Amino acid sequence: MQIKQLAQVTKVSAKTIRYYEDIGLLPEAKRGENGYRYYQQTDVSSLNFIRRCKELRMPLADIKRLVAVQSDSNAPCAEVDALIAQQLEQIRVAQYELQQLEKNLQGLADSCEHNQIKDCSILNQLHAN
Amino acid sequence: MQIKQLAQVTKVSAKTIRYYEDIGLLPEAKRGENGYRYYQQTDVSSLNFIRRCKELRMPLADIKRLVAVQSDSNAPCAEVDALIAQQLEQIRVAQYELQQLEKNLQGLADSCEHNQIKDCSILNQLHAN
DNA sequence: GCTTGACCTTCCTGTTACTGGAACCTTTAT
DNA sequence: ATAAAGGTTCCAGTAACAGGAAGGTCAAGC
Repeated sequence: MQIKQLAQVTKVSAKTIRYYEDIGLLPEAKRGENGYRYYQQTDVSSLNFIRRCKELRMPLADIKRLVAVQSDSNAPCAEVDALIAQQLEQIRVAQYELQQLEKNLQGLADSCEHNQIKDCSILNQLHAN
Repeated sequence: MQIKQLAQVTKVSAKTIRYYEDIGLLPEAKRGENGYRYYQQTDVSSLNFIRRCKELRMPLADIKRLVAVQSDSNAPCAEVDALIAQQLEQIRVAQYELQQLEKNLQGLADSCEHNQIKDCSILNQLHAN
């Protein structure tokens, strides 16, 4: 199949597919005589794997590691494990930060009495020392 | 005061201060004959305001709006209000996403039995259809 | 008077994960 | 023959800076 069809099947844009090839996340595609890229079923699988990792908010660099790691099927899966754990930790930190943030923003929003700028309680608090 | 001192007082790097000036978030600083930027107390206040907005994860473009809005002290504070509400909404959406994400990642992490790559349950799930 | 070190300046590059667009080639249908 | 719809490469832009090069300035010490 050509790149557009792969894009439709995997719901990853053709631009992005080329980009993944550029950065070495996908192997170089086979080319026809016209220079067009041609893909097979394995490419669909690769892209689905990448898409699933992305849903977990993994950076492409980490996904690249996950792909690389799979070349040696007898290696221990410690690195996979570590990447997931690291990701989980980051998510938890982010969650905590967002909680605090929500409180602060809610406080500001609640204080608003829809005045004019010069009396705006939100701006006053943002200017406070 | 010179830029380094402003940086120390506000805990915003000199690089970042110049950048804010570049993009028009800070007004152009007064220059000495040597070309150096010189700052006053009002600049400290401006940067503190910006820093506080940033702690609320506001994009610089929004902060720029907040700064601009304050030039007319008799205007209603509706836009301020709206920006905060919008920010709050985004934070809540992000929180929800992170919750789902945490569940997924935790599920993956729990399933790991520290095998070899070929039996890795994490990878298996990421490859699943 | 000269040097050294700590400032300052501007400008360029790189970061992340793409997207948009230009300029140009190929294939297919009318 | 031509037009539409695909393909290709390459360049620029996004957000919010950080790092570094190349060079000017200023105060202190010898």
